[in-house]
Amino acid sequence: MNLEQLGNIIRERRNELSFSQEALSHKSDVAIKTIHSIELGKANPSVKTLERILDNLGLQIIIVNK
Amino acid sequence: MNLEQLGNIIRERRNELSFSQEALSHKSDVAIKTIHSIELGKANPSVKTLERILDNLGLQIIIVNK
DNA sequence: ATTAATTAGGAATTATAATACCGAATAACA
DNA sequence: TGTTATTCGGTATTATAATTCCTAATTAAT
Repeated sequence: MNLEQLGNIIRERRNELSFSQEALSHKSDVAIKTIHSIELGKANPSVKTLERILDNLGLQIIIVNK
Repeated sequence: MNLEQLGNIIRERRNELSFSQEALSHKSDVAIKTIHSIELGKANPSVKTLERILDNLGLQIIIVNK
């Protein structure tokens, strides 16, 4: 799970739900610039920020064995 | 998956593997202060920092549906 | 009970995530 | 072709993660 994959997952789900980055920004209370940087794999978000975004996409983080 | 739960998962696995916080700190190249704050649920790590720690515990993050 | 190892936590500093503001590029549509 | 919505990306600022240094508290072992 690298940052690029993470960004792709977020973008794909966002598109499935037909949210704009701005809509997701409002819902999750995260700046649109932050969201688009994460989607491009250029940001390294904190767990809190990531979870605020994932929550609004019906996704969550879990920790599993490798 | 809140920060407290995350800390508990890390601490439990670290103890299973009989690593000290300092040993995990060296392996993952993350300051011991950061590790112990995370274990206590008092830190909000970045994805990169979290993954460096999880890697050395044989754990990984995955994103799933809620 | 003493010593050693480990963990906790405060304060100060450094590195970087997150935001805000701006305009440009791209995509979608009339 | 224009018009609008959406996404991209630079720069500067603010918020906060991460580190370092230090000491105290706790735990483990002898």
